[in-house]
Amino acid sequence: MAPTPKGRATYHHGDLAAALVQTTLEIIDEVGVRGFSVAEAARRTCVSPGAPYRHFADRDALLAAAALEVSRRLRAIYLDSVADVGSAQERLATVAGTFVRAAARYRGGLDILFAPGLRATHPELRDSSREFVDLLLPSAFEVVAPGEAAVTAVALLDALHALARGYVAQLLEGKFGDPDDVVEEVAIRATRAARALVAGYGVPSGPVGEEGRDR
Amino acid sequence: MAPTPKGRATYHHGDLAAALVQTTLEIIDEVGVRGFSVAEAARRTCVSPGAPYRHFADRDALLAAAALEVSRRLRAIYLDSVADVGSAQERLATVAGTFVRAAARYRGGLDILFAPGLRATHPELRDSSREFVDLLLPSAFEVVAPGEAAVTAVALLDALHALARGYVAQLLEGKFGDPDDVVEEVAIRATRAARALVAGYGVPSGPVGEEGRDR
DNA sequence: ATTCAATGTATGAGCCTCTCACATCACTCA
DNA sequence: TGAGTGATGTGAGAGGCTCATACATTGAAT
Repeated sequence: MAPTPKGRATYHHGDLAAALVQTTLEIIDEVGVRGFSVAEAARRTCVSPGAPYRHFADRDALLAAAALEVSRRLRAIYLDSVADVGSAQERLATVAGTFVRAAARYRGGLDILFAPGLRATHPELRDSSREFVDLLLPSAFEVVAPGEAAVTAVALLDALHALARGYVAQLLEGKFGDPDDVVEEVAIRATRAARALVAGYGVPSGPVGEEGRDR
Repeated sequence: MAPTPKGRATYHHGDLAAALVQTTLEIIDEVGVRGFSVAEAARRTCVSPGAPYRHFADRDALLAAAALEVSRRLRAIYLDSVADVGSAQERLATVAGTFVRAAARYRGGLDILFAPGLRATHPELRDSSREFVDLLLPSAFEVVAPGEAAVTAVALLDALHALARGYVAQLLEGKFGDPDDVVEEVAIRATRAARALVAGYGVPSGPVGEEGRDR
C-alpha cells in the first residue's frame, strides 16, 4: 500500500482535469471517439484508472469537456478568418469555408463536438454553438431583407450552420476522398454554396450588389 | 451440456440475422447508439451472446447492417414524397423537408446511418447514399444553368445533402426544442433553405419561373 | 443412413466503466 | 507553528461487454 506515483514527481498531479482533456483530444485524433477510453487517458497521464472520476462524472463528461475545448479553439480560428472580410455577405460565406478547413485540422475534435449523443445530453455544448450565432447575427441582419423579421436572420444562420456541418460530415467520412487531399476543394464548394444560400435569403431588390453565385 | 434453446421452439432460429437487425433498430430507438450492445440484442432475440457473431463480424458490422436497413426505408419514403411534385426545383427542395420529417420518425436510425465512425469504415453505407444521388441527378441537371458542367449538378446535390443532414443533426440534438414538437417547422425551414440553394445554383436568366425564396 | 456445413451454446480471456475504502497532501486558521 | 480538513490520487473489485474457441445440434445433400 505505498501509492508511490510513478512517472510523476508529486503525488498530486497539479492540474489533472486539464491534462486529461488534452490527452483525450490526442487520443481521439489517433483512434477516434470509438477507440477512446477513460482508462487509456488515465494511463497516458500516469494516473490510476479511477483518478479521472474525481474530475468528471463519467466518460461522457470528459468527452464533453474536450469538445468544449475544441469549440473554444474553433472560435479563435473563426475570429481570425473573418477579421478582414468587408461585406456581410462574404463574411457569412467565408465562415462556411473556414469551418470546413478547421474540420480538417481538428478531425476527431469535431467528431466529439458533433457527436449526437453528447450534444443531446450536454447542453453546454449547444450553448457554445450559440455563441457563434451571436457573433454572426449582425452580419445576418445586414444581409436579410429590411422588411423581414428577426427570425429570418436567425433562420439564415441555422441554414448556414446546417450547411457547414453537413459538408464537414461528408468530408470527414471520406465521401470526397482522403480528407487531407480534398479539404481546400470542399472548403471552396462550401463557401460557394453558402453564398448561394445567403443570396437566396436576401431580397433581390435590395442594394446587395454581389451576384451571389459562381466564384 | 444441454443447449436447450429457451424462449424458442427450435434450436435454430430461422432468420437470426434479420431478427437481430430488427432488434437492433428497436434498441437504438429506445436507448440510442451509445446504449446499444450486441449482448442486449442477443438477449432480446433469445439467443446466446455469441450467436450474433456467426452472422456479423463485429458490433459495427451489425450496426452497419441496421443502418443499411434504415437507408432502404428512407428511400421508400423519398420516392413516395416526390411522386407528385412537378418542377425539378420543387422536387429538390421537397427532398430536404422529407428528409427532416423522416428523421423525426426514425431518430436513432439516422444516428447510425450518419455515425461518423461507421460511415468511414463501411463503404456500403456511403454507396447507399450514392443511390439517392442517382435518383436526384436528373432533377439537378434540369435546374443547373445549361452552360454549366455536370460537376455543378453534382455539387448542388452535395450542397443539398449537406444542408439536410445539418438540419437533421440540429433537430435530433434538440437545438430547436423537443424534436416531435418542432419537426414540421424545421422541415419547412429546411425546404425553404433548399429552395434558396437551388435558386442560387440555377441561372437567373433561365426559364425558371419560380421566385425561389419565401414560401 | 451418413456426412457436412451452417448455426447455436458454453465458457472464458481481456478490457472497460465506475464505486468504495483508504492514503496523501495543500491550505486554513487558531 | 502545527493540527485539522477537504480535495485529489491509489488499489481493489464488481459487473458488463466484445469477441475467440471448442463443442452441440440440425437440415440437406449424397
